[in-house]
Amino acid sequence: MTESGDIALRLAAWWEANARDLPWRFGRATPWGVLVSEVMSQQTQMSRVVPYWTTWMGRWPDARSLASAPKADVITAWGRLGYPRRALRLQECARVVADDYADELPHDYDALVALPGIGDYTASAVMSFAFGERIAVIDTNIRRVLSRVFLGVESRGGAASPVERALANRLLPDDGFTDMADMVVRGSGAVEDAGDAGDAKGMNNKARSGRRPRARRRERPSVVWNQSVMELGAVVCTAKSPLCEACPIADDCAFLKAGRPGLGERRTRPRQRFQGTDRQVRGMVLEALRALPANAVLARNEVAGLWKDHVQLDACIASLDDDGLVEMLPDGSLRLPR
DNA sequence: TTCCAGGCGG
DNA sequence: CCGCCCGGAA
Repeated sequence: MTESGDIALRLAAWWEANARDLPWRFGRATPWGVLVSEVMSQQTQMSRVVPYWTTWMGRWPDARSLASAPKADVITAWGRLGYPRRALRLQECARVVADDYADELPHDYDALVALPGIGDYTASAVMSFAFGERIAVIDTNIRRVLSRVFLGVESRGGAASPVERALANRLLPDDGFTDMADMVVRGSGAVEDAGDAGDAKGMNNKARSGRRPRARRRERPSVVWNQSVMELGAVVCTAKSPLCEACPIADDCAFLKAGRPGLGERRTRPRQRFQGTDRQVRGMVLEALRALPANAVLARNEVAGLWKDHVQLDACIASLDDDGLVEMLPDGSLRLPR
């Protein structure tokens, strides 16, 4: 047992009772579905992702189907999730998986992190959450929680420091000998029954009609650790106003013991402004294109009416074209790419 | 305003 | 390492 053993047990119990009932959790999604959920969740709240993910997976359940979809459909289906380049990268990722890996997501960190749109976090998350492998997952939530609980300070902005990575790796629980996670048969009814764990209810799932299924995959300790620390950071140990009264490990938290020094300081990576930026203009252009009927084009004069500053507007259209998100026709009209 | 299950190009 | 990429919600 590692130094985090006692904390891990309490977090696991908290996780069982409080985990949000997201549709890609608890063995209900394929590895590809888990990857899609992670890409959609990059810099986007999970609550907003859920309806998009459900529709998306119903339409393109595997990499091969997404790979063969028209780009315009992919961009439109991405809707208002934001950062639409993620949609194109996800489709490129799907092409590689379909073509180079026979439509089966590689069970290998190095192969995953080499895929388009997949960085260290997403590759680690897929290895842990989809494949059940023991690997440290490092995202903004886990960095904040581990830094607070074990170091007593706020996590810094920017990339994860070597100290934070070492901490995450050191704390990651051992998995022991169990092979229970391999007993799951995804997509069928032949799943290991986790018994008493099956009736835990989600916190914010009032809107969801489906209950968590009784049949559950029994996760390895490292996977539960990753999931529970991340969930704690998302729901309890939040950046601005952590709910320490509701925290299952408040008694062990160095940050709380120290009087929560620097809480509310801008420790995370400073965010860009939005009003008036190219991101806003690009968003408006794409929104106008998504609203068109299929295969329709946006006439030049309608494009010009989208934004006063035509210098900025033209630059944004050019950058959207560079990104492959729009196509410019010779007459100056715009459309989504095929 | 700030934050959010980041990734990528310069 | 730094700046950019979207949009909604607290």
